[in-house]
Amino acid sequence: MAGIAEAPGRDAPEAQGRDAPEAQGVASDDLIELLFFAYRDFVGDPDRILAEYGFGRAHHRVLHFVVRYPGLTIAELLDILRITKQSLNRVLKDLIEQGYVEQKTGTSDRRQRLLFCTGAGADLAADLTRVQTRRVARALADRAEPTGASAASAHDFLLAMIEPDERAAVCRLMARRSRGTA
Amino acid sequence: MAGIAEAPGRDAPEAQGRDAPEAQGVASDDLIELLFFAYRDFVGDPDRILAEYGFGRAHHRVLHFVVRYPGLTIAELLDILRITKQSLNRVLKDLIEQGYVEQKTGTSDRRQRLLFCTGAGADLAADLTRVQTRRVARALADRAEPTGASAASAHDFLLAMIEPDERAAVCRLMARRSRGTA
DNA sequence: GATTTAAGTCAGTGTTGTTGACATATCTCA
DNA sequence: TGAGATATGTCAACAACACTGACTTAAATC
Repeated sequence: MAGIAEAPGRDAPEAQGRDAPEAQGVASDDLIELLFFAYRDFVGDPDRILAEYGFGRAHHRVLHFVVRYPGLTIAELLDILRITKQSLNRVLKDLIEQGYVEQKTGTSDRRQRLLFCTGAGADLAADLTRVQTRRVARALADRAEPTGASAASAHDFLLAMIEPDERAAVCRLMARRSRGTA
Repeated sequence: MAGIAEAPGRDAPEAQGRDAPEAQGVASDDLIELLFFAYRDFVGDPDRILAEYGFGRAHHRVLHFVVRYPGLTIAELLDILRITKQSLNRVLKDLIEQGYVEQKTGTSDRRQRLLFCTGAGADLAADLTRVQTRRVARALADRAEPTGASAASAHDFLLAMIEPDERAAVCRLMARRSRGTA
């Protein structure tokens, strides 16, 4: 039973004969739905912590990217989050005023405001990351394959789900973490 | 290069020596972020179609589940979406008034309102599903493994990401599609 | 010095979520 | 049959988070 009770479809492919859009065991249809449920629970974890601070998901997203990519500019953050300047400013102002994020004037270009987390910001971000990491790690461990293979597989799938034109930008961003802050 | 330009981490595991929280090639950290990007683009597709109808994501979610699980009750839908009755009623009212969804009084329990899509609702839902299915199918095809294996792998990962207590309910729901409407 | 760019700000609006209270119809069970 | 539980619908008020469009300031570029 694939490790999980009542796993549908793949364990009983003959049962979907009615109007199955695909001849495979797992239809893309089902993945759409599972992605909804997975994301629903995935964002649910940090929500509880955020509520204690009077913050919402928008604050979380900003904090997440600032702590992971110190020195991020406003323009970069806008491009990542795909929201308007107005929406970003609203939550960013909260985070700055309450001492979780700080801005420094850019050195090479003094028009830029480089974003950094304070100690408190890093602590909060770590709390939030912890619960999400726990869920992901457990999901990987719950599988039959070795955890490394599961992770690689999930990585490739999620990356491939990103708009092709955007993948390079995402990879470039994520590559920053292996190198310096530049 | 794993089929995708500039894939980070796994192809250069030695580069993450700094403060790597895990010794593996792909960190749970990165999956958190990829899930954000993947979901961002995943919901972006239908948004463009929905805008033409004056609908939003909330309408999409309702339509999706009603077309997939005809005869769904209000209580079931509330449990799936995890929103309040008020939030659901607002969008459901739009969909009913504009002829995309209809209600029928339950037969065994006349208090229940069973939800069904009209022809127009099914057509719209099909349009929305099409763009999302395309993205998922492409993501699966972009991988090195056979598509069936990729799909099974993605299925297991997403299912495992769901809150353990909820998995049985999700599986029970999804199993309806293989059987009758009951 | 003119133009462009990065960022900040204002006013107004829309969607989607929340709470809490209350009404109605129907079912269940004693 | 009557009491209570359940399924749904509805009201008013509110909050989070997104949008648009216009405008300002400071700094870079040419």
